[in-house]
Amino acid sequence: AANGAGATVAAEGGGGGAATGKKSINSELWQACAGPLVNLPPAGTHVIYFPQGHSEQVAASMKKDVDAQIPNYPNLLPKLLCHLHNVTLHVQADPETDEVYAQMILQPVSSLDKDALLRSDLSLKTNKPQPEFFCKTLTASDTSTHGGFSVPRRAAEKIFPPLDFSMQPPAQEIVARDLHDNVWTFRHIYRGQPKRHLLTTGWSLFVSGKRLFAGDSVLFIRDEKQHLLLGIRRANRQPTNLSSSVLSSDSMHIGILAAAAHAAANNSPFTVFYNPRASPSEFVIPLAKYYKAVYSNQLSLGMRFRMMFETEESGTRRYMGTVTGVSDLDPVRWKNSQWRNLQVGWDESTAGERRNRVSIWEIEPVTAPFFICPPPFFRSKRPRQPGMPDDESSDLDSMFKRTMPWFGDDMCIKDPQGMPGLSLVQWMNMQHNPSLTNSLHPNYMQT
Amino acid sequence: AANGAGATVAAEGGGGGAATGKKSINSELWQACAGPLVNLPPAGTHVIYFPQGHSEQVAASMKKDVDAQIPNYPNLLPKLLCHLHNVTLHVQADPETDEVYAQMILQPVSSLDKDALLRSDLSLKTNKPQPEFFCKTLTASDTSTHGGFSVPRRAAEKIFPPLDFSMQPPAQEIVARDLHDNVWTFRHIYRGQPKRHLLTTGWSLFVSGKRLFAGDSVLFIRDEKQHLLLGIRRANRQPTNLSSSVLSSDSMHIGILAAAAHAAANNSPFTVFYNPRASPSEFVIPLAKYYKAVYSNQLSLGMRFRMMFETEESGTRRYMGTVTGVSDLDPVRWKNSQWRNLQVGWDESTAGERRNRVSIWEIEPVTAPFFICPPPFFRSKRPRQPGMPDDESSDLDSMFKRTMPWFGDDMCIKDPQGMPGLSLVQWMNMQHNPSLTNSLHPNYMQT
DNA sequence: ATGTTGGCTAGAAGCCGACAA
DNA sequence: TTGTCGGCTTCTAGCCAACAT
Repeated sequence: AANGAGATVAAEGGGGGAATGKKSINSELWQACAGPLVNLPPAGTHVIYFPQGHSEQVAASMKKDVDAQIPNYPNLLPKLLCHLHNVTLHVQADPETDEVYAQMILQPVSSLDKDALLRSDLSLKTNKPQPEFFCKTLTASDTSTHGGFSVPRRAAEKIFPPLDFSMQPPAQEIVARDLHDNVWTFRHIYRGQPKRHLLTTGWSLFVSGKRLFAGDSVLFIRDEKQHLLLGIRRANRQPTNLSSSVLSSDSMHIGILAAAAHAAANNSPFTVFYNPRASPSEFVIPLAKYYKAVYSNQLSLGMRFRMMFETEESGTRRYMGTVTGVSDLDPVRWKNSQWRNLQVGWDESTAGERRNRVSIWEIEPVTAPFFICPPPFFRSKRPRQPGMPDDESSDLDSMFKRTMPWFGDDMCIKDPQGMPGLSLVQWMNMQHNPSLTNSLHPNYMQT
Repeated sequence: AANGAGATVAAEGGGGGAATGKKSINSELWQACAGPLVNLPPAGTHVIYFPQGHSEQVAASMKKDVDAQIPNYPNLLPKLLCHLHNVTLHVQADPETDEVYAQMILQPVSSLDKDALLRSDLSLKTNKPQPEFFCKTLTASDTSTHGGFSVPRRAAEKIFPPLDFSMQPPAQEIVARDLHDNVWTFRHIYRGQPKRHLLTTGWSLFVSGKRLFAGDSVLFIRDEKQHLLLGIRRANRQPTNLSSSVLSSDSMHIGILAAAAHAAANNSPFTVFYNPRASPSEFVIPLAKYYKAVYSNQLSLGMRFRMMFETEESGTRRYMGTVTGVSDLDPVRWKNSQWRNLQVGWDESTAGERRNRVSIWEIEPVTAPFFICPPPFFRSKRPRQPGMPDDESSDLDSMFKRTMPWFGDDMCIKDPQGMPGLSLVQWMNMQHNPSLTNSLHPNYMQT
């Protein structure tokens, strides 16, 4: 299989994140529908792929736990270092769901170059300008056939074109496109006592066309050309996912594992789908994000941390928690996986629905001792021979192992020859000195 | 893994075919929705499973051809002899499709006993009494909001309760259940000039609830308790199958192959779904049907045959054709598979949409030389040793190979010890002497 | 025998401000 | 500020026979 060097897909330095598919999905609208926490790694960068997390997504979308019937894939590591060839954004054609998802083409790689890390690191820093948008959860009145849609005042003033208040009552036509590029038109009127913004004519067509119910959300955004876009986010109803009639749940899980194992064995590309609203967690993690978390967060029982969650109105807020344990989620099948290996408790009593297991890259330590354990990124090592002392194990390595004994040697970098490691100095410079980062930037963008 | 001997699921001698699932799907209604050609093997019998055909079903339901990226599974034979543990009938919960499908639990077996064949053979003979039913393709008027449903005269008289013609106009309430056990009520009236049967009140709820369009079909059947059941059969629209957002097509195909390979290696059970309306062909074939076709049909180029097809109105008719070639559909990945290895031409010029490749068990030879090549069912053979002559190869075997050289030795019976073959006499008796068959019947039903 | 159409009517969809939280 | 409701209007859904094929 081809060794992926010189892929044609370049990293998008700071743009919308991912390339768009044939149908040219609007990436801002896709992102808005996916939610504020979703952050796709850009094409051209390196990522860590967790088959275990992928499996969990399938289990969640089928409302069925992973069964014991799945064979072990002893040659499939719990995490794969991959080059992310391509990312395309999609939306279900079925109006029943209108669910957003992303297709990623991953290729396992056995070696890393310095640029890969830098590129991945830079991709984390892109703080894309959030387009103007609002999101409202629909009420019973909004979805009933009795009337229209009550637009929150601030939302109407921020997003919709200004009304001509000389009219009595002030009204205009609103035109917006959805992810399928369908055009929806609404009558926007400002009336009533007290005055309020309403969408009337056209609204019910949208509600019935998208099959919206009270509790679902609708969102409007205004793109840079002042065009209006609208999307929907359904409430967490039961996973209506009916794919069960095509493939058995067992075959699906086997398919995921076998596809990854085959790709890893041949360094050949494979395709995964990521469903941001259905998946419990992201399972394709930017390389730099992973490394920073694993090598920088000093982990200990009782450690305090914060973690981001999505709010009702599509905002974000942080909850505080404490690490209560570190253990493999599945010690039999996925030994030494870091996938959700932290057991945690939450400060607030309303935390019932929050997960009690998270992965280390999902959390932010509260007292961030960022450089306590410097990252030995590329420990150049030869294949260990049993009984032979590893003459290249460094002080960093041993310190690392004392600190995080649960992190094994099973990282998926198989072929370190000719890959000079980043020095600690370089790493720290990269973190502290944006100018250096920037000066490195043009180098790899040109290659 | 357990060796499946003594499965608890008994063969249903002649009944509705398959056991029903938890939701207790009505098997007559399921069968009517599936179509007249679908004939599920009963649980407890033995079958031949074709992974290649299974793969084709997935490709058809995703409207995507099998890709070249799928790895070879050199240890997976193109056909697996399996014990069919269980068959359950299902229907998509999603009202968007209401598609029927069957779940089968298969367990590869490496040996056969005599009863297995007898049981499978008997299951072929069950000519279930077709319940009274009618099926109509909906017209534009039937599905418009402007009116009701025009019931064909013969259908109304055959299926619906008789009207009281003393009323002016004669009318009654029709109550029918669908596969989800939902109750639908319609006003049935006989009026107009000229008089005709119509379903009025309640009909539009059904059309919009099932999202029916002109071209889709609706069918009514009356079960033995005189209850009315109704089902739908959608026109062959584009496969709206949206499972693509869960698993990539590649992963699905790999999942099928890996699941089958794993099950075959361990003689462990695995689950497949069969979608009668979406699948191009059945890929789980009753053992006896397979054997009869393979060992009894003398195959030659230019051979004339007939084959059953479904008509517009859910009937069957036969088309005539000629065998124009015999070759592997996929010589690389599925060598010596008998899956659709016959290239055929059709007599009628309207045959454009009929498949140009079929499998031998799908056709009936026109001049049936039924016993030209008697079936050497269980050639007891030891594992061949290279260079050693096979001292047990029979005359039947060599004749068989001369007749059908394309049929290799790769049949999936691995472990023939202690399996005395059925003699030719036994086989012929079984075919010609129903009383013997019946006298054998109680024997294995008790075991 | 049955698909489509125009006419008619009953009832739902949908616009409005009142009112309340 | 915004969710729900009663009042009123508009329009579509839906029943009918005529007519066509």
